[in-house]
Amino acid sequence: MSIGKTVDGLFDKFLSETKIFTNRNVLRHDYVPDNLPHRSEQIEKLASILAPTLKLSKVSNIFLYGKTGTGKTAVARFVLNHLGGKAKKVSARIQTSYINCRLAGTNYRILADLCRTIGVSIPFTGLAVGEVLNRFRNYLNASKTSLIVVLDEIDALIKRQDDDSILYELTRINEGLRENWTSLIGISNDLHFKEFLDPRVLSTLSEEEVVFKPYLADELYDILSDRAKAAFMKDVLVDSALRLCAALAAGEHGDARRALDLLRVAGELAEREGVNNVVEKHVKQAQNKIDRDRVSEVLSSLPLHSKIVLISAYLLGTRSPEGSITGDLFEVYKELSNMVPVEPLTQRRVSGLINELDAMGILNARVVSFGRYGRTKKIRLGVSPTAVNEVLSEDRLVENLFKYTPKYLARKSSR
DNA sequence: TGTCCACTGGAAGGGAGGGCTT
DNA sequence: AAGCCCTCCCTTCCAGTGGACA
Repeated sequence: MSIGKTVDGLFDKFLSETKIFTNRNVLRHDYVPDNLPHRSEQIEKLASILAPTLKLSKVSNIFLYGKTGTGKTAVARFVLNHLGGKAKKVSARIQTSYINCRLAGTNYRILADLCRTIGVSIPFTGLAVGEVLNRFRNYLNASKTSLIVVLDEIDALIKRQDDDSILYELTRINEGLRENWTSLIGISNDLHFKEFLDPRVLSTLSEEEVVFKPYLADELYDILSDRAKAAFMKDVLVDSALRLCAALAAGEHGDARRALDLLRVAGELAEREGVNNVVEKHVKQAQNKIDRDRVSEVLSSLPLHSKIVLISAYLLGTRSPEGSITGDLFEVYKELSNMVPVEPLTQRRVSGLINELDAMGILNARVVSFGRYGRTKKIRLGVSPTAVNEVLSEDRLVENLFKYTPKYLARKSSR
């Protein structure tokens, strides 16, 4: 009985303590508010480009670019939501799809996701890309629906080693359609990505361009106060805390996403502390917490072999803070793999994993030449060793590796 | 100036896991 | 069920490389 009572009361504390938020979802970055301050120019431009769709005319492909957290995705979703509503009223056959290319991963998955958003079911593997493309085209032809596709983080498509043929195919898909059409909205935060595009794709994709400049501190303040009104109880949020959020995010290239995260986490910290106000102290704590959480999320979701590579770099780093080289790291990695135990990958593959971890910022790898002593990569941890230890020690498969002293290291130091 | 080291990184191919067609 | 084709992840192979050293 008493257990039942305890369990029953488990969440009461939480429920009784929501003195801070009225609706914390408003502070999530996938939330599209009714009003997007300081983006009316971009909204109007995008809307004016897309407006002819309501009269079933094909519209230009559009390219939106600007740094992270400058409102590209929010503006695109905002305009498409309104367009969708209007299309229903005037009975225009228009569908919209939103795909995040980086999250989707491969060309195949992007196409498969695209098909799923319009209601065509595609297995997660087994089909040729060409076959998926055919089904996509057939559906569009049969349904006579026109489609506006948002390809967010489109640069992820180009940076991978595989080619950009999927973009080429999408830009040409209208050639196979009879009564309807498809328009693309590409979104990128990498201004240089266009240099890597196939010129044929580039000319079709960027028929229209909308640029998103970083928000200034004052603009961030306006955005935050708008959202804060909807998210927090009255008089909970101290104005100086709000200003600090805006100032910190403005320091990081005017990133509204960062500002919203700071505000939300600051609120949550205040809530857990059981106080009735969100003050500057909470914002500063939130800043540290967000950085820590980001690192631990990335580390804990790494594949097993990447974790072992990382622990190898960690162990080598405790001996020589100036960094290790590929050959040493690979020797340690092989020993650790046998401890786990898993079959070690080849040096070529490990070298690739090192590059991947470098791209994620978890390792710092730099190609160096030691003259007649060869050419290799100098590798250091890109995150704090404490974080690596803390996060990966929670993984049962690899936790013991931290206590292990690789024989290779002992041999090396005795030399 | 040529040699040589310890790799790097591109290319090709293998095989596991899967779907489609017959 | 068999044969074929696909993606994804990996291995194998190997030409290429920067720069210290003889």
